[in-house]
Amino acid sequence: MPTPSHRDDLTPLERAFFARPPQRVARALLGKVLVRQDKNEFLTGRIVETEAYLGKDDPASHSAAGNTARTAVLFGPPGHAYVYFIYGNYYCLNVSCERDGKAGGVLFRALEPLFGSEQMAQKRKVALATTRDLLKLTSGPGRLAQAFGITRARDNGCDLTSDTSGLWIARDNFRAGKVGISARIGITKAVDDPLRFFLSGNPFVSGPKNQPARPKTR
DNA sequence: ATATCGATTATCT
DNA sequence: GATAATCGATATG
Repeated sequence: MPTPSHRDDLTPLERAFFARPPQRVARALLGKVLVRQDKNEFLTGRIVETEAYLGKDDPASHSAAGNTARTAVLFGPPGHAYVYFIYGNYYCLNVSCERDGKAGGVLFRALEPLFGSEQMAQKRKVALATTRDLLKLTSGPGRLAQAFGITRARDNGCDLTSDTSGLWIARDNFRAGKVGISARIGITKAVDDPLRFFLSGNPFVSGPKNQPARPKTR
């Protein structure tokens, strides 16, 4: 298995990074790196789009339904993976925020592939004929989970601050540029809250274009 | 026990 | 731009 030379730079973020309100974590995660490593694969991607889901008071959040078997990770300690299954087809990856007992999370909406795009394409079952095809790998929450082999059975509850978990979040020398903010995508409650964050102009951000601050005028 | 619906995506027109 | 696909969690009876 090939291993990139920058492997040693991908030290996991500390847990304190996630022990904050989701809005702040979502913003701070832009430009960080998601890493998947196990015996047979090494994949990395730059985080370019996130959404914050607040605690029980956020009607769009899964934690609004309370602490259930499904949402327990959101109420647990920060820095852990909350993976849920959606629309009968896809998984989505979140990281828990706040301190133990208070719900909150950040949804990973899009990555820019850094290493392992061939393996991502295999998992996604798409051909990499042109550079445009790279956009199909990790632009969208369901897509990036598929590209990284993320499932609920495998990854829900795993510690994203430990490189022994096989999935973690790291910092490198990259500096985020201009950050765009908009309403969250695909929800039907609290639709106007500006809780989506993305690197302005980055082509891997999901959506038709980069969503405007106001999704629709009326 | 059954019905509804979703933090999506691919594939049409 | 619109819609089908697909199934687990949740709500309702």
